[in-house]
Amino acid sequence: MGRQPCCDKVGVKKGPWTPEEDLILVSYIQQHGPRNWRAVPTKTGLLRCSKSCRLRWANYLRPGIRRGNFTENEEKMIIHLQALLGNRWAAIASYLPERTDNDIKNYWNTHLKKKLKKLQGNESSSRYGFPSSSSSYQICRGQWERKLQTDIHMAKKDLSDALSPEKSSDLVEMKPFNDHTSYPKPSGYASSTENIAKLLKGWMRNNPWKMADSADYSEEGTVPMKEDKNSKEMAEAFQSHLGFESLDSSLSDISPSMSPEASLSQYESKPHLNAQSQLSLLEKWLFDEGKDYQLCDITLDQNLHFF
DNA sequence: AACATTACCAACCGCCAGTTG
DNA sequence: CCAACTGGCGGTTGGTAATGT
Repeated sequence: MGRQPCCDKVGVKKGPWTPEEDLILVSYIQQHGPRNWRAVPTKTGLLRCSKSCRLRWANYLRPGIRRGNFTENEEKMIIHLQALLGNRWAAIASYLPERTDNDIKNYWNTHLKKKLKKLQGNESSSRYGFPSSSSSYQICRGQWERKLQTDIHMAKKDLSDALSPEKSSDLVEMKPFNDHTSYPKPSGYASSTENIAKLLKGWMRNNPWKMADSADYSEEGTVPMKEDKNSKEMAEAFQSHLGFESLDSSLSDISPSMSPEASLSQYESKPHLNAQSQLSLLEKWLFDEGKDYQLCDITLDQNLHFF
C-alpha cells in the first residue's frame, strides 16, 4: 500500500504564488497560526497543496525574513557552518535567523560553491582542507578520524581520573551520540547546534568583524570561563594527552576545516563505532565547560584565512 | 535586434522521522 | 505494534532575468 500524496494532484495550482494567494495565506496564519497545514488549503480555499502553503510561509511570508544581498559576515558564517555541518541547511539557517534554509542553500549552490572552487583552484587544498570529493580529502578525513578516536580514548581515561566520583558516574551514563532520545531537546542535532553556537561565539569574539545584523549575535559579550578545580584538572588532563598543539597540528596538516565538531558529527552516521560515547564525552567537555574557545579559535581562524 | 547561454531563485519532489489512532 | 498521516528536510527543476555573441 503506497503512501498517499499530501494532496490531490488534480486541481492543485502550481508555480509562482500571486499576491492575492499570499494575502489569503498570511491572513489565515495570522488568525490560526502556522500549524495544521493539511487544513490550510480547504480552510482558505487556496488551490495549493498543504506542503506548498507551508513552504511559501516558511520561505517567503514568515515575518523576520531578510532577502537578497548576503553580507560578507553571513557568507563567512555559511561557509564555516557548511564545513562544520555539511549540507544541513536547516541547521545552518538556525544560526542565521533572518535567512531561510532555502535561501542559504540557493546562495551556497549559486555563489559560494563557485567561490570556494575558485579559491581551491588558486590555493592548494591541503593548506585549507576544504571538504571536497577528492580522494586526498577522503584519506585526510580517515586519518583525522583515526587520530581522533585514539586521542579521545586516551583523553577519556585521563578525564575519568581527573573527575570526581559523582561526575565520573554521570559521564559513564552518557548515552551514545546517535541516541537522539537521550539528548535534552529535541534531537541529537539540537545538542550539537548548541555547542556549535558556543563555538561560533568564541570564534566571532576573536574576529575583527561584528555580527551587526543579528541581535542574536550582537548580544555577544564576554563569556565567563569556569575556573573550578575540576575543569582545570580536566583541561590539564586533556591537554596532556590530546594536546592543543597536537590537535592543532593535525588539523593544519591534515584537514583544518575538519573541526572536532565536524568530526564528531560524522559519527552520527556511523552507529557501529564504539567511540560514540567517547565522542559525546569529549564534546561535552569541549563545549560545555567553556574552555573550548582557544581551541576553537585556532581551527576556526585557520578556516578563514582564505578570505 | 535576435538569439544563445548563464545565473539566479522560487517552488516542487521525494524521502524520512516523529506522531497518532 | 503497526500503518497511516504529517511536517520537515535536502536535492533538484523550471521559469525568468541578465549577460554575451
